[in-house]
Amino acid sequence: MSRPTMETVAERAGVSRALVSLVMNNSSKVSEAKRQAVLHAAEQLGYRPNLHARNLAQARTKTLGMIINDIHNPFFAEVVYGVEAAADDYGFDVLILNGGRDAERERRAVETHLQFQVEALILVGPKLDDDDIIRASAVVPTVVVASGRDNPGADTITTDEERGAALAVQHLVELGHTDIVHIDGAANISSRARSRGYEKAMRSLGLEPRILRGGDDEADAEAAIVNLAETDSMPTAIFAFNDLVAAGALSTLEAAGLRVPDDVSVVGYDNTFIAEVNHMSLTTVNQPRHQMGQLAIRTVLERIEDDRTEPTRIDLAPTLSVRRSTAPPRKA
Amino acid sequence: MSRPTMETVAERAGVSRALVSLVMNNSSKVSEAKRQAVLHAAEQLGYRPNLHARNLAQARTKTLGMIINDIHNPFFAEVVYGVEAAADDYGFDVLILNGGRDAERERRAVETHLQFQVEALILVGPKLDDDDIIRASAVVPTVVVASGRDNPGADTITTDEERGAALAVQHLVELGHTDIVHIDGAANISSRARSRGYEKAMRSLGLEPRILRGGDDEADAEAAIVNLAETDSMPTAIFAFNDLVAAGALSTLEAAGLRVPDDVSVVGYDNTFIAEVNHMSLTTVNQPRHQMGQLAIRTVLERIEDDRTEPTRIDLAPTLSVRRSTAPPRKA
DNA sequence: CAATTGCGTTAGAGCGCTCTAAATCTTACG
DNA sequence: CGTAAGATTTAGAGCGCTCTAACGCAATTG
Repeated sequence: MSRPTMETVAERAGVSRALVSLVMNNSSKVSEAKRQAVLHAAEQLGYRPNLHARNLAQARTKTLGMIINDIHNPFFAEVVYGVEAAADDYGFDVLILNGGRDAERERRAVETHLQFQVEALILVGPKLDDDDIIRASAVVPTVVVASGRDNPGADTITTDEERGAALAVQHLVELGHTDIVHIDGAANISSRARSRGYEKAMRSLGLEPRILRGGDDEADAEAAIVNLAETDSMPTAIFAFNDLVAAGALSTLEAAGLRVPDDVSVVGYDNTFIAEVNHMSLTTVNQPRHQMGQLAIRTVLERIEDDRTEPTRIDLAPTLSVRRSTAPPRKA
Repeated sequence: MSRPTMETVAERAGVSRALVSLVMNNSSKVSEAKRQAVLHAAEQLGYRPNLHARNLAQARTKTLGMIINDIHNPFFAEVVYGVEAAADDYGFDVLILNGGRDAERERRAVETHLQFQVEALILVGPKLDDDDIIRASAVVPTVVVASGRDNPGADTITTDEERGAALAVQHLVELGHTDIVHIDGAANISSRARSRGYEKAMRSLGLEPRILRGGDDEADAEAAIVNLAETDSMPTAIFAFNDLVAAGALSTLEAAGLRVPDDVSVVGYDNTFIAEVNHMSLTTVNQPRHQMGQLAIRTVLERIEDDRTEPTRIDLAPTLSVRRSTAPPRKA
């Protein structure tokens, strides 16, 4: 009743177990006759190699472990596709574990991956702190994708978020805006870089930055905007920490009787799914997610091959996706 | 340089390998002194059990394989959380593989999972055809989540989609609508059931059904609605195949100068992320995704324990999430 | 024709762990 | 004090596979 093993196949095909192994790894030094016999026997028995046995016998597993901050977030999904495409090219399997927006869960996921003897760890937008990452990368090559900070010991693939924020400001200024408010991401890990980018860009254009404390969801945006409305100093444009905050801005502005983009322009960040939806049509800063995923794999695998030791950091250039939430300011 | 094994730990702690094994599986029949000694040695060495070796030595792997149709789709993410929560309770690990909206990739994913000796397969919204599913479930208990059809050989967890459609119609009728158009899902697997539900509900309320060919994205909705606008027979309410089609309806209606919900009410299906966004605020049919995930695990694990053989089918009741895209029709 | 070469094949050890059965050590009791 | 019962600990086989070294055999060579 239990599954057939190599032994079973060997017997059936009238050859030795070692020969079956050679066939399964399609070695070139097997006669065509025996190869067919083995393949046929395997087929008949419904034989399937046992990966655990193989991984135990071999030094390597040809398996990569990926942990995604939150499987809900479509931003990460695109990275996953990039990772998978590249891993495929190199003949690696990718095991995915969901971090669930929780450092403790991520820590357990790292542990599980390590127990599975993955050859490298890909952390997408991790919640883990530096120590965790250092500890992990001491065991296995680790690459961190889409996390603003520097990750000691690990390779890092990010985009230049200061630059992304600058792109947003630049776009608004080119449209003619001068009164541009930024709703920041509060404690979010990327908040600092984006705010800084906004602030620098504004200053360098001779404009006065105005930063409001926001957060990373719609409710946070609402609070900030209600505040603006009440103090009667509504700007002509808002640059939000991310798309969700921008979405919150959209509905709150509308509720306040203001039209987007006629009265106020809104720019988001991340180019997530919601920005694309026609009814939202958010102008937003785009990160080359697919490419980030690909680069993550290349970087970390190259690290395995060449056993390089010093971590690399790759900063990609963000771009701006212009949609219908931005327009020139209304002539006063 | 290679990782420490049980042997290493045993040596360090001055005990036998078997004892270390007992400690690792926290067996009760180990003296406290030795347990501490082993734990301490393991800690010092940074020992981590090798799951492949364990899985090979044991009959079982305590691992489940899940394949997600498309990791982009937040609809599935919620199912994943349900699955993980339940699997956790039973002490199973869940390995996730991305189907990537492609039957061939899914087939490879099934193969990978089987080679990893997973104890059960959870297919979330699979693209696979009946034969694939039959083949898989012949090897390992399989449960299919969120796929309308019947899956021979496998357990099935779905919602009653006819009922879901009926809920939408009922809601609109209660608001006072009588002219309700349905934009269907064309070839999508769930399209039939939803259309049928719509049609039956309309008929049973003495209303004339009107079904337009749609699809599963925004562009499909646009085509359908442009058509309605041109033939000058705009209904007072639209029930769309899914949220994305509803989103397309929203923007197309708006572009045509119609307001939602004042001129036209819109209902979606699936209660995805976009329906929730304030600026969309779609009334939509909700499927208890988290619960579906949980039930999937329970069902399939129970199947392992009791080695039940006949497949089960569980049909959960959908609910309606009422938001701001529906309202009573304008008084004519 | 014996010796050499090379291809195809195989025996057998070993990967790190679990598990059964047996060995050893304690403890308790007559 | 001897011994049976119970509590701990350990030896050793085995999980399914890969890999090295060696083997058998036919073809080649001097």
